[in-house]
Amino acid sequence: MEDSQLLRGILEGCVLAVIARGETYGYEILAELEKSGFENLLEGTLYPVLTRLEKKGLIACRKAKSPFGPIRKYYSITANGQQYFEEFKKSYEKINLSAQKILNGEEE
Amino acid sequence: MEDSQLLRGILEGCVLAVIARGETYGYEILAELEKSGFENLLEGTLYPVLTRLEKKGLIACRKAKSPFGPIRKYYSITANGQQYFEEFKKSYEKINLSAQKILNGEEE
DNA sequence: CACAGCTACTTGACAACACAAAGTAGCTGT
DNA sequence: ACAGCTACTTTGTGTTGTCAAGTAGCTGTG
Repeated sequence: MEDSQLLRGILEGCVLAVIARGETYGYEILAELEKSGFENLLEGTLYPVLTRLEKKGLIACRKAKSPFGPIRKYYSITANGQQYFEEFKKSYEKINLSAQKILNGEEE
Repeated sequence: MEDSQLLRGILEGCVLAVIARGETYGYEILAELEKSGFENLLEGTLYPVLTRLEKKGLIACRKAKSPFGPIRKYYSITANGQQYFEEFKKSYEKINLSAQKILNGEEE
């Protein structure tokens, strides 16, 4: 990405959001994110995020064959993940509000 | 901050935004940011940002005495800084749009 | 059957940057 | 002189995105 630093912290929540919509796997998540505007997202960026989310118990993994290539790892969100996701959204909205306020130069 | 990673990349732009409103110094920027909702922001976080911005030529520095304590370093935005700030706002808006879209589960 | 091209996940070195904690130093008031 | 405020500095640490390269299964073409 061009704005690698802006992505920080947002990415994890966004990946969780995609998985929350239904069981999916890495390559598909990548395509989903790109479709939503996250351009030039690399595989080397996404996969570690998935590993991290799984380690934290926010998503669960299941392996299954692909009709087109090697084995896929399907991820689904856990109850903990769902809860974490809701909290993440709140945090993001809050910080976004602050940022918006400052960037648009609102004085009180 | 509780959401240190979310702050990444945003902080630099926000600091620049505060300085863009008029010449100011570190301690005051800190207070300004807290007033806008960036809670628990530490000095050890802000000052390196200022050094970085100065090194990039986005802000200029001038030292002046304080009536209350040690010397202050007053910062003002440069032409380059102004331009960078406008670009930053665009980047932020773009990524924010993508994030918002995904977090709120909009399908196409 | 060799080989290109796609799908799909992995790994390791690297750099940016927020945090925590502690330090230095000037000024005011008791 | 000493506490408490203002104001900037420094150093070590951990998280996380980037880049680059690698492994491997499947399909279609010659």
